[in-house]
Amino acid sequence: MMLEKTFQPEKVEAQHYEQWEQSGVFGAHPESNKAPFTIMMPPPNVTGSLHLGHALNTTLQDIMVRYHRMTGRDTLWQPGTDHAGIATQMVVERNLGAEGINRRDMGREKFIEKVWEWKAYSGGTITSQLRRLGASPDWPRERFTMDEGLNKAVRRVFVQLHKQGLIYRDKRLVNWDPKLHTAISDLEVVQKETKGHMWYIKYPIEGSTERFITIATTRPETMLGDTAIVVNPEDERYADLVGKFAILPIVGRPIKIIADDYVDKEFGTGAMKVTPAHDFNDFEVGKRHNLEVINILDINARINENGPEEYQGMDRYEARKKILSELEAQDLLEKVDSITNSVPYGDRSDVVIEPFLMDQWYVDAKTMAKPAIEAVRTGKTEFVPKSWENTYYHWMENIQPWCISRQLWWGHQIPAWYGPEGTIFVEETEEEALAAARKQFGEDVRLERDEDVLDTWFSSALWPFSTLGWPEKTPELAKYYPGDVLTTSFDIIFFWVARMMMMGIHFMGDVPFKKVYIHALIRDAKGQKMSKSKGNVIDPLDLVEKYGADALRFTLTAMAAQGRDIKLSDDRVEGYRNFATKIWNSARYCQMNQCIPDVNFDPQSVTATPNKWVVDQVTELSTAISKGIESYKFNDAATAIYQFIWGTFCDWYLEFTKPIIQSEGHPLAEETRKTTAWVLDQALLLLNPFMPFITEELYNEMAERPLNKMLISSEWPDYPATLKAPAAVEEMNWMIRLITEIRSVRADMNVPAAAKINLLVKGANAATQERLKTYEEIICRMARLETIGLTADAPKGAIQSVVDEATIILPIADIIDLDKERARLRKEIEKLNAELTKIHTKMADEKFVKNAPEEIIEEQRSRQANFESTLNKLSQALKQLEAA
RNA sequence: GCGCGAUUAGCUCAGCGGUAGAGCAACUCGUUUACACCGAGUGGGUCGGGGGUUCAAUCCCCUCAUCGCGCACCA
Repeated sequence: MMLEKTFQPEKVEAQHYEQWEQSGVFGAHPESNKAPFTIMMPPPNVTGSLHLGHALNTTLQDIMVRYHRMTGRDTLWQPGTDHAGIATQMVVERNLGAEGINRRDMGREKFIEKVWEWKAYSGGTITSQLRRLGASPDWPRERFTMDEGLNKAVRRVFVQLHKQGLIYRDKRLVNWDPKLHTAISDLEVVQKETKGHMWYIKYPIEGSTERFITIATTRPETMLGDTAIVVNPEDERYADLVGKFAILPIVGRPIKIIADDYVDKEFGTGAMKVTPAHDFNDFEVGKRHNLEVINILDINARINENGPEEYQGMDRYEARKKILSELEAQDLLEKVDSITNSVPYGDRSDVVIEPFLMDQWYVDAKTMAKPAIEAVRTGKTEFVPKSWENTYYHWMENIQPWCISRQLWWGHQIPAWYGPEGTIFVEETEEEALAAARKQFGEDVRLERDEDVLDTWFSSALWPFSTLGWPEKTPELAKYYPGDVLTTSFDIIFFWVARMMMMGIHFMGDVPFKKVYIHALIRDAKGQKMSKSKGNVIDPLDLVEKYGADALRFTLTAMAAQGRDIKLSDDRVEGYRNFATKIWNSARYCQMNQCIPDVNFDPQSVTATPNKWVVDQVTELSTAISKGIESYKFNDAATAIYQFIWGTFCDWYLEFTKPIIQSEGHPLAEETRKTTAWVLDQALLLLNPFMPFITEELYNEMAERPLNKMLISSEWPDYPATLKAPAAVEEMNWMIRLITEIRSVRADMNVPAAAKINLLVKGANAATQERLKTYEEIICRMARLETIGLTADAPKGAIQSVVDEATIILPIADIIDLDKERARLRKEIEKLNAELTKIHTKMADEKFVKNAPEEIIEEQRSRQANFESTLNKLSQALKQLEAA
C-alpha cells in the first residue's frame, strides 16, 4: 500500500496509542535487574483539564521516558492525580448551589459522597487528554492522592511528625478566607496592588479635651479591636504621652499609649494603632507588651459581639463606611490620602483575606527545611537551570510554620481525637486513639475527631514515596526511590518541590529526586500570561486536532530553551506540522523507490561516498540528541533532528542518490537503496521520543517487522566509532559548496532555471578533477548543467566564481548581462577586501601575535590565504570582463 | 527596597571569548513525477546605551535604561 500524500494524524493516533498501552511497554519492571529511570509525574488536579503547561511538562517527561526506555533503563513514569482540596470542593459546591443545595444542609458524609461522584464523572478527563498527547506512563500504577494507600501514608506521616514534635497545634493568627471559611497557607495568599486610602484619625487623650494623638490606618474598621497605641521610644513628639491613655473613638475604651522600636518615626504620623487580633505585626507588638487581644470579626468577616451593638453583624466594609462617617461627624477624621497598597487576597476565592486568631495544626517547617537546604547545597539535588536554587534557598531560609489544617470536608481528615479535659490523641486510627485515651483515663472515654482536613500539598508532598507503597517496604520503593528528575514549573517550587524535599528526606533518609528541571512558562503570542479572564487561553487539544499531537509536541520541545518563557502561536505549530509532512514524504519517496529496510544491512559495509557520509551524519545526530536530552536542552535535540531530516537527508542525500537509484542497473543502486532505507529507519528511531505517532506509523508502513515489533520498544542505537567517515564528510561538503555556488551565481545572474548550461573548471587540483568526474551526473542534475569540462582559460563573457582552489566558469556569453556580472564581481571583491583588512589589522598587531594561541593565529593565516586566492581569481575575472 | 531574567535580522528566538545563526515573514525564480504543508536563491543585524577586563568581547565584570517576574514592606 502506497502512503497517502500527507500524514493524517487523526487517523492513526488513537490506534497506535491503544496498541502501545495494551502491549504493556509503558510498564516498569521492578523484578528486572536493569538500572531504573524514574520520573514522578506531577499529579494534575483530578477534575481538571489539560492546559498548555501540562502539555509542555508531559511532553518533556515523555521524551525522557521514551528515550531512557530505549536505552535499556527500567523506566518508571508514575502517573496519578491530585484531589485538590479547595478547588474540587468549590466546584462541587458550585454545582450543588445551582440546584439550590447547600453543603451544610447536606451534611459531611453525603457531601463527600457527592465529591466522589464528581471525581468518577470528570476524573478520567485529564488522563485521557494525557493519552492524546502520547504520554507513556505506567498507567496500571496510576494513583490518586486520596486513595487508600496514600491515606495510610498521610496518617503515618502526621502521627510520626506529631510524636517527633514537628507537627503541633497552636493558636496564632492565620490567613482566614471569609468566603471559603478556611484557613490557608501563606503561599495561597496573593498580594494585589490596590488603590486605597490612608485615613488619619484623631484619638482623644484621656483627661484632656484639647489633645489628640493622630494615627494613620488603611483599615479603620479594625479600630474596634484596638488595644493600644504605639510610638517609637525615641520620638520626642510623643514622649510625654507614653504611659497615658487615649480614648478609642466610637467604642470609648481607654487604650494605653506604649513605646516600641517597631514603629518608624518617619511613617505616617509616627503613631500607630495596635489591633493584635487582626494584624500580623500588631499581634507581635501585642505579645511583647501583653496587650489584650480582641477579636471583632466572625468567620464571615462581619463584626461580632465584641463590637458595639449597632455594628454587630455588619460586613467589614459597611462597618468601615459607618465608622468613617461617624468619625467625620465627631470631627475626628483629620485627613484622607489616596494611596496604592497591597492587599492580601485568597488565590482561590479572590476575596480579601483576614488575619484571624485560631487554633490550627502546623508543621515545624523551619526544622524540616534545614536538611532540605543542605541537600541542594551539597548537590544531592540539583536544579536545572541552576539559578532557581537561589529562589529555593531564599524561601527555605525564611520559611514560616506551615499551617496544614483546612476547614474543608474534601481531603485527608486530620488523625487527631479530642477527649475530656482538653486532651488530644494523635493516632493513625480511631481504635488506637481510643486505646491511648483508655490508657490515660483508665476507662473508655468519648473522643471526637478533629473535623478539619489537611492541606492538599501535605499529601502531594509524600507523592515520591507514597505512590511506591510506603509505609510498606515494597520492591518498588527500594528500586525507584529516589527519582531521577522532577519536571515542573517554577510557580510550584515552594508549594510542592520544597515540601517533597522536606518529607522525602525526613521519611526516606534521602532526597526524592536528583534533579529538578524547571520548565518554561507558556504565554500567548503577545507574551501575555494565559488566563481565562483575558480569554487568551489556547487549548492544547485544539492544536492537537488541527495539527496533530506530534506537531504540538515538537513545537513545545523546540521552544523549550532553558530559562525563557515560550510565546506560542499557531504559526509555529503549523511549521512543525509541515516538518511532519516532510518526513512523511521522504518515506513516501523511499517507498516509491524500493528503499526497503533490510535487517541484515550493515552500515559498516557501505562503499559509496554519499552513503558513508550520510551514515556518519546519522551517528552525529544520535550523539546530538542524546546530549540534548541528557542535559535538558530539549530544543537543541529538536533542532538537530529537524536539520538532519530536512537538510541533510531530504535536501542533499536523497538528491545525491537519485541518479544512482533511478538509473537502470547502477552498480551502487542496491547498496544505496538499503542505505536510504536504513537512514530513514534510524531517523524514525531517533525522532520517536519527540514525535511518537508519525514515526510509529511510518515504521509500521515501511516494512514487515520481525515479531511485529513496534518502534516504541526498539533499542536506542549505539553506533560504533568506525562509522565515522571524515573523508566522505569532506567530500560531500565540497559537493554542497560547489552546487550551492553554481545555483547562487545562476540565480544572481538571472540564468533561467530551465537553461541547461555548461560548466568549465579552471585550476582544479587532482582531487577536484577526480570528484568532478565521479559526481558529474549528480552535479549536472542538481546544478542544472549540461556538461562539465576542464579548461585553462576562461572564454570571453563568461560568469566566474570560485570554489576552494578552483575557478568555476559558466560560458554563457549570449545570455549574460556584462554590467551585471561586473557589479556582482565587484561586490564579491569588496566583501573579501573588507575581511582581509580585518585580518591584516589583526596580524599586524604585535600583541595579538604574541598572546593569541598558535592555532588561532594559524587559522587567521589560512583564512587570509584563502581569501587572497579567491580575491585574485575574481580580480582576474573582472579584469577580463573589463577588457572585453 | 532586594533578587532573578530579558534586551541579537521585520517577528519569534538560538548562540555566549577568536568567521553573527535558525524558523517564520519579505523579495526573485521555479508545475525538474517524494513533498507548493514544496524546491532554488536573495536581501536584512555598529548583538539596548556607556565604561572596564583581555592580544581579542554579542559572550566575562561594572553601570545605566527599558520590559517582565519573584520576594519583602506598606500604621
